[in-house]
Amino acid sequence: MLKKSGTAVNSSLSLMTKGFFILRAILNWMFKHEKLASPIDNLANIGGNMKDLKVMIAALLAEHIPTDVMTEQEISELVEYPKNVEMGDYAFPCFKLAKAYRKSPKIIAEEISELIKDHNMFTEVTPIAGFINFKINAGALAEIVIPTVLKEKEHYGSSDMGQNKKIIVEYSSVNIAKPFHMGHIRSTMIGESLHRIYDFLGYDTVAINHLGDYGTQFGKLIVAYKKWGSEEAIKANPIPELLSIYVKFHQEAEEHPELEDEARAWFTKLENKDEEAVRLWTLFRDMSLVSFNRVYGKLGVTFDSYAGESFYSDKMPVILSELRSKNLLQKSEGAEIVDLEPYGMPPALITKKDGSSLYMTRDLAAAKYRKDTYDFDKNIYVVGSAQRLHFQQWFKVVELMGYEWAKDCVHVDFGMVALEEGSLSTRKGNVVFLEDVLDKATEKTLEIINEKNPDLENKETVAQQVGIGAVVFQELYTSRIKDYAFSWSKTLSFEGETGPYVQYTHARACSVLRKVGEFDENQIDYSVLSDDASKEVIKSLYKFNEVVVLAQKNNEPHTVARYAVEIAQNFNRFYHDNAIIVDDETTKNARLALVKAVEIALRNVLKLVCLEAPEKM
RNA sequence: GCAUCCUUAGCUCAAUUGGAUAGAGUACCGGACUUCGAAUCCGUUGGUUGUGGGUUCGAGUCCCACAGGAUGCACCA
Repeated sequence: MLKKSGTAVNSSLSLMTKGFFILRAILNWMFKHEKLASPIDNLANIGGNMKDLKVMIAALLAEHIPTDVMTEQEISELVEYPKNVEMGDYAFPCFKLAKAYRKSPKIIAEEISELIKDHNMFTEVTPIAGFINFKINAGALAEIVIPTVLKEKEHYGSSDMGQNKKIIVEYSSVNIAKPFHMGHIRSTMIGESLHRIYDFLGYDTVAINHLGDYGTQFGKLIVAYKKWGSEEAIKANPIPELLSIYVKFHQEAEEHPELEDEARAWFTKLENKDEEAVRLWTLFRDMSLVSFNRVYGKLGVTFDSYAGESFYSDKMPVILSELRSKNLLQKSEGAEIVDLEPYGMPPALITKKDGSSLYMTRDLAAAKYRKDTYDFDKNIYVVGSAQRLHFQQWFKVVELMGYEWAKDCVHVDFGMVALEEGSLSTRKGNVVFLEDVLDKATEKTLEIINEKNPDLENKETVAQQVGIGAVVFQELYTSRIKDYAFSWSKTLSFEGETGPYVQYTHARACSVLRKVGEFDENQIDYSVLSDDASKEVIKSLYKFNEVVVLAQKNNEPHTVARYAVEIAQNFNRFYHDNAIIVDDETTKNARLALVKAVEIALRNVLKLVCLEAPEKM
């Protein structure tokens, strides 16, 4: 018999694989002992795990495909969703079987379909051009999915796959005393969303804001403050005031270069824990954090730690001596480097000529500290793609230091945000402040509410939830890696594939449920839900966990954001095609159950992309 | 110069990680509110997936070359 040669056994997914085999074993046992009336009842016992239908189809196919031709897991990995719904809900391509069977995929598909077509799990099993297409029984699927959603509520879609695994996510990492601008939204929101996704999957997460709170610029700030600043002004308006004295410093320093020396001296004092220097630095840091936290509050972003550059300032000598004792450092042009030429990379610069440390040294010290402190399973950095080489370099240095956890460090990179007029840069004054964007979006939302729903209570709160939701959702709706140009008109649009669209759909579902009040969730005839529109909604709901796991695997929140729109679109179509509040109790209750399940799923999915789910808007 | 990433409908973006006829939104045009929320829904139009090769049953996806754009490459972070 033919064996697949050179197929690597996937060892990294041992947990998932184990789960797979356990599940498989249970299924086999149950089938053999006829404990179950149908495979679908079997699913109901398993709960809301999205992978199960694929697994079941694979199990069914495996009964007719010898293991030495293709293992059940290989089959399972090939099961997919057809491009076109008309063809079916699941599909299996038979092309890889052709060699072993010495038959055309078309004929294989036909033969296998014939063997399994009477299965009560499907309404149709059709061979088309080498694919076996499965149409699932919508009512039966609803009977599994909807009660699961109603029962699991805010946990629906979650899992415990990350149990006892520690994940560090570093994101946002803004600079003290500098404006929080539109360019910072990416790291901040991608990071926060990943934070929530990992949490939802049962991981133990630590969210770190690696503040830019150290360096010679603080010497400059101290000098500027002593000459032109005041505590009152800074407390009243921290960032603009700090920025303005910082800018003034640079202007004055052009004519009076001695200011630079003064600044260096003050930074040295700061490093030596001079009382006044530390007091001022603390003031700048605390005041900056007050205004940053206002923005984080609006965005719903939270951190477990703000340990930034200053925190690691005393942890670098240890790393340096470790690099030295491991013979990794070389002198080069007066500086100290780690040679990475064998790995096709430019040298990693570790110390300057004057012996002081650099960015790279800090990241090394921070990573080591985090491993020692948290013993992470994965250490994620949500930082722009401009720093790709930097991360590759120091990950390699960690590896050369002999730490096996180098492989657990991940750079989650993303493209640049530009303005339509050019790049976003504080120095050029080419800045859009993030908070201005959030406020403007809120303002516009309030106008829309006043127009559409003037009697709404808590208008301001809702306007903030929806307006900011629009900005955040837009940010998370596309894949990370691409650059994009910030555009007011796009940011302030609330129709189509937007956050407000999803929120509106949620509010609409709430509205129906509010109108009806209580209904009996336990006596429901799910066969009512076998029309096409209902079926698509149920299928979307069923996918929840699979989508979240995919997002986690790729560290791509946009997978979840797009899923939110998918549920909303399917629900709106259902809503339009079907009257929900009808006289016939059976129909009404079944549809209400669906509405309630959608409401729960939308609330959960919105939370993962950091959006609120207002009940009215 | 070297390296990495990006290029899909007029515009903004997807595409189950190599599967079937490449999909949405937006814009344009045309329909649907005395009835559960019209921030909604339905329909029409829109494509040589930057170009040229290769790999294979099968390529937007993998490989090579080229073009355009972005980013990085020694003392900033």
